[in-house]
Amino acid sequence: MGAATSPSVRKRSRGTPSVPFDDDNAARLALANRVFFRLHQCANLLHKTGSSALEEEGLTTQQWAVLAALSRPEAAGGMTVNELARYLMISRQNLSGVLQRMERNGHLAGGADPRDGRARLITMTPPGRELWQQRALPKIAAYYGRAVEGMSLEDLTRALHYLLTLLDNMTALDAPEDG
Amino acid sequence: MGAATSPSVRKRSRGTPSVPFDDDNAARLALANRVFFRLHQCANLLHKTGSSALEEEGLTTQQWAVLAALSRPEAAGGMTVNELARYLMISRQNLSGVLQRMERNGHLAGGADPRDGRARLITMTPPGRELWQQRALPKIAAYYGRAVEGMSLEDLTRALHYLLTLLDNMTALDAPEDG
DNA sequence: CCCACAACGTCAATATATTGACGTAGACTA
DNA sequence: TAGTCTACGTCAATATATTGACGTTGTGGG
Repeated sequence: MGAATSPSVRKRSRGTPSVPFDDDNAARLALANRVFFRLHQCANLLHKTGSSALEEEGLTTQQWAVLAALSRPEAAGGMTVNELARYLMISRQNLSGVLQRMERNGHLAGGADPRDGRARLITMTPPGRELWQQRALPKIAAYYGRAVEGMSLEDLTRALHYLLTLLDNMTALDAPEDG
Repeated sequence: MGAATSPSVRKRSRGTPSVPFDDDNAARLALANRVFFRLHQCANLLHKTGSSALEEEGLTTQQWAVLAALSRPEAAGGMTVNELARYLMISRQNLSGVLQRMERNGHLAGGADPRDGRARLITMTPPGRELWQQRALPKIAAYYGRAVEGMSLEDLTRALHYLLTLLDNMTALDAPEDG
């Protein structure tokens, strides 16, 4: 990532006037390079400023994502580690550590799943729910408000669409051996 | 992050017909929530698939960002740790570890800066430059090509613009105590 | 009923990321 | 020249992130 200069990729689409394709391809690669460079910086800065915004609550952006997931009506009965990991698109192994820290802090509790002895049902504790609703959510709203300043609803919609496109493409890249 | 439901933010812009502002604000927050959720997933997947694409070379996306930075003509004489950290927008402490691993692998070398005894000048070793130009760059081009499939030049330009806007906003959030 | 097989969660190793602390080195004041 | 102040790089502690390995549990074919 970062400032990769485009390598000398020589491809010729048959019948095309020869020059436009290469120019277009080079421009696409240069732009892709800049997009991914900034994407990476954005994610780092999001984590940094987001965690800083909830510093008093001791919540990182990952932990707030977990609380957000568990606060949904669909998750009223709790979620298993695997369900949470799939929902958040992180590995079970990573989530396992995050959950341990949040249980240690008293925000979460994990009980046995009555329907599956292998699974653990993760739920918010009353203090965790209180923290989320009373203290975290207002700060998150303020944070989001400042973070998307200057962007219209249409801008946000388009940005979301682009991110979903990139996610789709990279998901395909992630599992090439079964296609 | 993730699926935060909008908290009951009640603000009234004076003189306005009362409803439009709240609706608009709620929609913005909901969209911002989804954008940041996907942004985070994108960054994770970028790191995962990018590092996987350069697995044979033993390069992670962060290491390829370092090589990309050092391969620029402007960095012909090498870069100090601090210059690299500012360019990549990561902390010196983090970069220090990355550079140690890359020196251990023989991709980089760090010498004393003749103009400043405190600084270390980081440069690519000949094997590092060889690896970057001959093996990494073609794979990166292929990776970028697949990652931005279905996006036009205009799409990419707009996506880049949105990321820069978010970066600006979050940079402002990062240093609120001196404004 | 038992045995292979897959799924669930965790442990271990490694690579990023952050902030805080600290020793070394240059710069500026007295 | 000495003293302060800042900048540079690294060490330490902690939180994410990944893959690989492994014990436990549920599910299937015999």
